[in-house]
Amino acid sequence: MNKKAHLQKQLLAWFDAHRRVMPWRAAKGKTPDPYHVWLSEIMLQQTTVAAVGPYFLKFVKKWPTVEKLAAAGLDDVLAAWAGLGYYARARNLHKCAGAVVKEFGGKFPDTEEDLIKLPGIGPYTAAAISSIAFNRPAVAVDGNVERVVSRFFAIEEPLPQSKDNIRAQAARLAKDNPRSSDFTQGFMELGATVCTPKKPKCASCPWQKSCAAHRLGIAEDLPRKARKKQKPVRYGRVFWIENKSGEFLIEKRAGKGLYEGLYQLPTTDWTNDAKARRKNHDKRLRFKRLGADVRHSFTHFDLLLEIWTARAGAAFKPGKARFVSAGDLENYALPSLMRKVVKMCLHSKTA
DNA sequence: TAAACGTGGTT
DNA sequence: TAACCAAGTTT
Repeated sequence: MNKKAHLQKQLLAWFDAHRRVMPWRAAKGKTPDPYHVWLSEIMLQQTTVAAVGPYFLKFVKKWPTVEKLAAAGLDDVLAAWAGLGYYARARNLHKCAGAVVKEFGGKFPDTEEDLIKLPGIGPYTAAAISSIAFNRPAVAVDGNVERVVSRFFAIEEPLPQSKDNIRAQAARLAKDNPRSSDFTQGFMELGATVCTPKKPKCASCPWQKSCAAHRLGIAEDLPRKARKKQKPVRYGRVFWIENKSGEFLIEKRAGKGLYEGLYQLPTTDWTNDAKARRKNHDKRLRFKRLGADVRHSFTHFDLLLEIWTARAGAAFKPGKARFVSAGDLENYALPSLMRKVVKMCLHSKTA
């Protein structure tokens, strides 16, 4: 047996023995449901397995098939997604479900070429679905595989410059393998559980003897990456406006991009100048500043919001906004930042 | 090519 | 605590 076939055999044997149970993963020897594979792959983009678990279960219970999901309203999909982050994924998920029903009769295509044309499916996800759900020979290169390959070949060139090389090497390792689905999952699982970013468990690795970085003693130093730039801070105010029934005001967020299509408590713009936008939501209301501010960290900036509260009398006209109770929130796509504000305001009342 | 795009856990 | 990280995609 040649070297590559031997490595494949080692990884597959390791995966057979150590594969984790996940809600979207078919039992050993069973055929996976492409709808489950697709849904989980979208949710898992830049998101941990632990965070995805409950969301995946909620989605398949609410929408057991791609047809049901396509027939749902976008607001309901966003509400169910709330808290998972990267909400473009949810908007594209809904769009993609519609396309699969309309263009493919509700059956997911099985080739990378067809999959990558669908909304929210890029090079990684197209390969992952083709391989995992259909056992086709596609090579899915995610962060785990990048790390494993960087170490296995001791690639010193930093990411993302080394990406093309990593892709080519990963493809070489995966070539001519009848168990594409298991190999793809095993490749990633190895990175997730053994070849970890810090303190890799090289003693437990099926590829230890062939790993160049391990031989050189530099496994933990790879892959090399440029340092992240420091994030700017943005400032603003968020408003808790409560009526006599203890309900509070929420509104649909305007504009594109961040939190597009989601709900929020009324807020000023968020700017780089702490002194700008020192303006309250409604001149007719008397606002008091809450004792604590909200801090929230995004990928590309940190946010610091003052919380200002007011009581709305019977004459107050909410306009497009609406009063809701805390118990209603599961029906609204309120992001974690805003849920944090709600929690702080409710807590301050009982304190 | 680089920036936008969330969140929660770990070190 | 600040930095880093997690099954990336879109513009």
